[in-house]
Amino acid sequence: MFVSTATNGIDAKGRVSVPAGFRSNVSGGPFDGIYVWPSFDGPWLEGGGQALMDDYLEMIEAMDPYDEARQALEQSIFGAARTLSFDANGRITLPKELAEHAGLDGKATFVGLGRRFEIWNPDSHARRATSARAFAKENKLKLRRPSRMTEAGQ
Amino acid sequence: MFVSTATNGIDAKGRVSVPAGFRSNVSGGPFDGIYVWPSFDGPWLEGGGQALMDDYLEMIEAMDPYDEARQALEQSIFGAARTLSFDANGRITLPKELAEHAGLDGKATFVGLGRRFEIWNPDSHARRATSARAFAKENKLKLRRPSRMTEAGQ
DNA sequence: TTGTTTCCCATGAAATCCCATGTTATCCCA
DNA sequence: TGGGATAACATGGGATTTCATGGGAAACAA
Repeated sequence: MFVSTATNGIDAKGRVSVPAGFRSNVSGGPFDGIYVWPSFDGPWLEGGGQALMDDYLEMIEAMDPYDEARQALEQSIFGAARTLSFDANGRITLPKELAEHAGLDGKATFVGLGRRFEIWNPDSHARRATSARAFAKENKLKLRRPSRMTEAGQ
Repeated sequence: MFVSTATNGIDAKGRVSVPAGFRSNVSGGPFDGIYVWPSFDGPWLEGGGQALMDDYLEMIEAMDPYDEARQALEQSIFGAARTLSFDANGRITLPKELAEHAGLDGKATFVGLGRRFEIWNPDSHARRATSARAFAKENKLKLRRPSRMTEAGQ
């Protein structure tokens, strides 16, 4: 599970260390690295390991082949994703197009979100985290236990 | 189940013993330790084991992916949580940011709350415990067994 | 060549591991 | 039921490893 937030430096070669806790989360996949793509929701990056991509594939394949939404998701996730391998020290090299999408310059903030993670410009992330806390406090009651095992059960 | 309350010292390295009863409660997870994050409700910490995080993940994933409340909760729980592993003696090292959020200085009070627990500044906890007792007295009638599998079952 | 990418090694800081110790709780046997 | 033996727990400090980061050399592409 991806948890916690860490900010690491991006060096002149575009390299950035992936937090150790994230790396241990994706070990065992077909390659030693992560998948990263631009969020289609805003100026940050989305990422995950093989398990996340398998999940998305399963969800997408459950949709009708010519569903417009399916094609849009295929294009925006699989089409836009890059496989970024770790070097011997656990760093990835961020392609320019990804760094530009997220407005990354010198530093990158990794945010664990359970099954996936995001990569942010540190300043943008600080603003977002502040408003998220206030919003979480107001909306905490929306966290509800799934209704279980009744005849109405999902 | 996390029960009872204990206060332990925080040493110069930021280490604090997790009460033994709490430790035995989280054994068997993918790592030997606990998850801890700042409460977004006030100056204390929330914590639990893998089972609690799995529950939260399930609840959050039941929400609409683009619900703002979902994103705020993801950010404020998973983004803010840290995995704190036990050392050979059952201690964790509290990161500065967490100690600061809870106003911890020298001592920490662990409060078992069933599925999860909280970590408090001992003085703050004493004050809250007093008002919590009064509140519980007023609301004791709300404590009842869940109605199971009836048509009213929520 | 020139620029780019990948691999390898060095380094400082921080986190973790390991061992020692006092104190408290528990066990066991008379 | 007493009381000593034993184990569990909380705590302290030094040694070791991990982690993030920087730079150079080698492979590759244009």
